[in-house]
Amino acid sequence: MEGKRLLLIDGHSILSRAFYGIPELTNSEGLHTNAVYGFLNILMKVLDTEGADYLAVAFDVHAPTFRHKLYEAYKGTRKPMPPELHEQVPLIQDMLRSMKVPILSMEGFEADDILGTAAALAVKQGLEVTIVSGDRDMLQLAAEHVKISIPKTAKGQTEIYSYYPKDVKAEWGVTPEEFIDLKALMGDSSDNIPGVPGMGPKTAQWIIEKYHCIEDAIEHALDPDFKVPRKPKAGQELLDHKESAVLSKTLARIKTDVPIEFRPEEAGTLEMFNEDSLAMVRRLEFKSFLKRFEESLKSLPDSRRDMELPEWKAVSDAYMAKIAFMDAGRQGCAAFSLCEGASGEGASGGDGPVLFFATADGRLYRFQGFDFSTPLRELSANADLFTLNLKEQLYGLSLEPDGRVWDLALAAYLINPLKDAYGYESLAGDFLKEDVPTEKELADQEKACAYGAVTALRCRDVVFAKLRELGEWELYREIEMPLVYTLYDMQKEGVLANRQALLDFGKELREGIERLTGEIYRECGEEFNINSTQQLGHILFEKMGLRGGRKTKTGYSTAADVLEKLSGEYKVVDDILQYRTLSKLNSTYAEGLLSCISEDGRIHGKFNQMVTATGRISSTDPNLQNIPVRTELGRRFRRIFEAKPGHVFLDADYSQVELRILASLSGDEKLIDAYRHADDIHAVTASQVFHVPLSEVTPQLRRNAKAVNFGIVYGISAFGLSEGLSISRKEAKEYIERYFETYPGVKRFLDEQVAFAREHGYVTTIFGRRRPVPDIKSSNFARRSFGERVAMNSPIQGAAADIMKKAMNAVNRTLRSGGYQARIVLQVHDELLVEAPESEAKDVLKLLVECMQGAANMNVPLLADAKEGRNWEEAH
DNA sequence: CACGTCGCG
DNA sequence: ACACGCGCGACGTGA
Repeated sequence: MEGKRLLLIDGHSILSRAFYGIPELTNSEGLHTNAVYGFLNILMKVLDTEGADYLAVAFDVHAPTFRHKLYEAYKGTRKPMPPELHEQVPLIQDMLRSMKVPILSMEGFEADDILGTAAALAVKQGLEVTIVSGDRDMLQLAAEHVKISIPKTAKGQTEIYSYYPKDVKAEWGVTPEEFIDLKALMGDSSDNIPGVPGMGPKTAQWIIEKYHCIEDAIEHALDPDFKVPRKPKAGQELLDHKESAVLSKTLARIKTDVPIEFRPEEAGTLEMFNEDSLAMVRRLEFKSFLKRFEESLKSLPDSRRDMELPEWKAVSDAYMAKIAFMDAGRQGCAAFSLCEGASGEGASGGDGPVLFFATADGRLYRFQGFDFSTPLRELSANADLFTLNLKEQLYGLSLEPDGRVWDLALAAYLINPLKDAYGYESLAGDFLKEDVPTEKELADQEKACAYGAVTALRCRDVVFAKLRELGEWELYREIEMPLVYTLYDMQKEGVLANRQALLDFGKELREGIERLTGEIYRECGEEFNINSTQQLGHILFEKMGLRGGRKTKTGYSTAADVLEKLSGEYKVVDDILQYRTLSKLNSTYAEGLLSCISEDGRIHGKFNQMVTATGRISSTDPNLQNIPVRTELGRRFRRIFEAKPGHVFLDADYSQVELRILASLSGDEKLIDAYRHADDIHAVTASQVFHVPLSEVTPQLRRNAKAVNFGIVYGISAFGLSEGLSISRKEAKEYIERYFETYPGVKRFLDEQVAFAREHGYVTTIFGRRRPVPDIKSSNFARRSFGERVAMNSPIQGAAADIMKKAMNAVNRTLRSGGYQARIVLQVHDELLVEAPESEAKDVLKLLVECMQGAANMNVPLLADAKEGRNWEEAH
């Protein structure tokens, strides 16, 4: 301990200083946090500037009043602590407790005395002490091994002034011991120290500098040379109040013998950064500390433990398993994990599917060889069942949306949608701060699965607490959890694809590709790989000398927009563009889709719920959300998707949801009005923005207005719009300005989103979905601009996703509970494709539109159009 | 595995 | 003077 440094903090004093030094600050719970923030700021600053091995904070037990010593104006008065400050006392104490910093306080003793005592104890053990206080009275404690640090905040910058005895002498002309006498003479009504009337700082200082203590001063009060400048009666006054003066000295002396227990060795600073304190910083929303806490936490060598995987008990008959299920029922919760591929062949030694089941009392079971699905479903009516990636497990377990089953990976996605994985490794690390071997390291599906069950069980509370804290509980329970079953139903249902038509189309495309390949080789005078942008760029721009600037890291850009500028001038360019089109269609769609058709003739793509930053669903294996539609040729792929015999497709899509959401959220009256009356919003926008009558809006004007509308939703920039419309930046800027003049509410709304993101680091949708926007604070212009566009776009795109998800749940629920055979087969962001028996078509079409339009209540009508057809193209 | 390109909303 | 439209996934190339 010898030579190490102990930091002692005067809790209330620093908290009040911080309160008055930092402007009002609240978190999203509405708690005032400025004093806590300032306190931490000062603490961190002191730790940074001098470092400390040990740390403790002293508080008065009762702090009913606040001593306004900080400002002369309040001097000597006692005012009740403002409620905004009062509510922060428990907050900072919680924060300190979470940081494992001892809080020293004792009934009947003031924080001053506790600090004095702790300092004395520490010095005796050979420690160096720093006392941080906003109170000058502390200066009497300055000593060889005791430094007094007083922070002063000016213009937002906190400067710390430090005093050893010599510094006290330099500033006050007295020793720390004499500082007591000084105070005794002056008195301090806020501390109930009477002092001597008429003694101000100057007089008191003069007396103490000359006589060093009150007792000697009294003795010499009548001496001829007791002549305080301009205070002829000072000596007499002192004599008249000598009892008071002596009493004051007793009162002014800070005690160093309070019976507190303080063991500096238990006040180490190493544990300050931990899971709890990080959670506190998150809750208080101290963005600037977040990084520091996170990084310090990460860098701590022993802050992460390895997760212990309990021995599991293998159970192979339903009767034995019943005990585990009953235990779980009594305990009210359990977690499960179905071994991947267990329902298929080959996995788990071929003895049927395996389920790991973890109970709240720490037991882990391995079920195999009997029907565990049924008892699990029964249990889900009476107990909360936790798991990760429920959708994948539904293939082997018959769970229903009305059961109490919770997917914690899905919850983790809502908590932070920017992560790239939500497996047990990620959850154990993020929420339990525990290390687990990765699935790869294990090379053992069963063990990985066991970790999944254990992780789900152990992190349930912290994940749910976080979800509630972030205000995403409703979103999770009402929309996302039910959607798991909806998406599972869609995946299982799949969509019928015409294999033969796909083969034929592919052949046709390949013939075109061959023809174009020959043409291109001939035009270029050599054979090369047209698919290679490098080779293509070399040939076009170097060998043939076409105009074209450098654009990419690896060489010339050969992107379509670059080539299109040369189109018409060079036949080879048009051939290349055509080649690209056919080649894309062939490899991605003709061949790509073909390889995805299952035995049943249907494509069972995946709809992923935990991928996008905004809340949209994504589609993979194959991606069914990017099937061509914009060109005639591409559209032929939509004919590949057919309704099965006796059925039809019903296709419904929202009409400009995002723009309608923008109108509703922004509350812009003119835009809302436009939607209430108009059917062609782009034309109306053109008319209003460009000040021409609706009847005179040209297709060109409408096109421009449409681009501006899109731009607004994406987070407008003059550059982006000018690119999109091939107009100058200046013109684009004018368009935007006119748009904002026309719809000022829209501008206000977008500005608000950016401001919110800047303050809080995230944005939300109306349904509470969160999108962190870390880039908004970047010092890099491009990143920051990106962050700003994200802040504008995400609440809109995210709300559209929320609404569609609600609609999907409603459609799926209605179809099933209504006994319909119709099923949702595809979702393409604002579009739903339903396959229905011909007999149900009429009803389902109606129900589809009703569910979609009724998914949200907005200030503008939510419109969905629906059509019927035998294939996707026809229905769309 | 990163990049460029291009399909969709 | 500079950066740039928002959100995805699949494919082919080339290191």
